[in-house]
Amino acid sequence: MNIGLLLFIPNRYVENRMLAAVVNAGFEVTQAQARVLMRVGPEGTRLTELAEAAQVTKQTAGFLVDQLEQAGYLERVPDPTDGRARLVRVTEKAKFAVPVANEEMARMEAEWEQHIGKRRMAQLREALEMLGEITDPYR
Amino acid sequence: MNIGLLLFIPNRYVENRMLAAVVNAGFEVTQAQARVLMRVGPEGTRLTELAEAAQVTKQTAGFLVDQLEQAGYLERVPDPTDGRARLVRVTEKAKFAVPVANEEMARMEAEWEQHIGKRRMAQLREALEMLGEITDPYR
DNA sequence: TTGTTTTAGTCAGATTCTCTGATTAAAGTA
DNA sequence: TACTTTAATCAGAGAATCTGACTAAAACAA
Repeated sequence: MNIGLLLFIPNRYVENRMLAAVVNAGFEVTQAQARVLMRVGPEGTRLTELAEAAQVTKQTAGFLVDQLEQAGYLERVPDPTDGRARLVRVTEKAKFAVPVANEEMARMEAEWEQHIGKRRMAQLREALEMLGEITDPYR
Repeated sequence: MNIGLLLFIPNRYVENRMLAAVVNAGFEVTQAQARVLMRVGPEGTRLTELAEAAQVTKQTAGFLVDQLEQAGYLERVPDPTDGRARLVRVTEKAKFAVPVANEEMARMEAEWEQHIGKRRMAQLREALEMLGEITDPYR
């Protein structure tokens, strides 16, 4: 089985479960919105950065941020260091979603560790982190 | 860094490079089409199976197969074992795309092995295969 | 300083992808 | 045979994404 597919399966699984957890906690977001939302940093992030991190065009990122802003999960504030830019920030309302997502992720990791063992889990993480060095276009 | 993101990054990288390789070889397919196309087995595959493997609804799979059929990359033939079903098969035209994709994947694997080492690569594969047991909804 | 180029973001419009719900026909089952 | 499930499609809608053109601020070069 090719490694692309091997990566795809658990990745899809994680996305599904994290989204389900967040939605279940009462946050009405879609998968695409969630992908943007989870990349907003604690101090706010520029739209362009969000677009790059989520691998979509600025227009798409803007479209999703618009929706999240309307839903009250994000807000745009001027970037004090650059008159052209604006910082996208998570609102109080959405802050509660972050721990929900993190807890679900932690739960999955625990389940995985249970299944494959602590050692393999550490190896997996190490290998993936190193792969990130050559496969992450934005670092 | 959470393991979801760690899985996401190389997965996206693989998808991008495989698609680029195939497109570069003259096959005009989109990412979504490619995801379906790569899951068609050598003896043909039912639409329902394709949908499950690619994690989309039957309608979506059908829509993409329609396009691939129109482009001459896939064909539908009756399933001799089930009057309701039809087998989706890769045409001669598209058969040439398969090795292109496989070679690119092999190239990536070699690059990765180069970067993280043979041992870690084997560990990565082992861990992912085991994770598939609990994260693949269709097995 | 002025003119040029780059960067951040938006607007407009179109295309692509994906879904829900309903339907048809064949297969399996009681 | 009658009922239920399964494979696939039709119809329609919604979500996500793109390309191209544009504005304004910043960075840079002469």
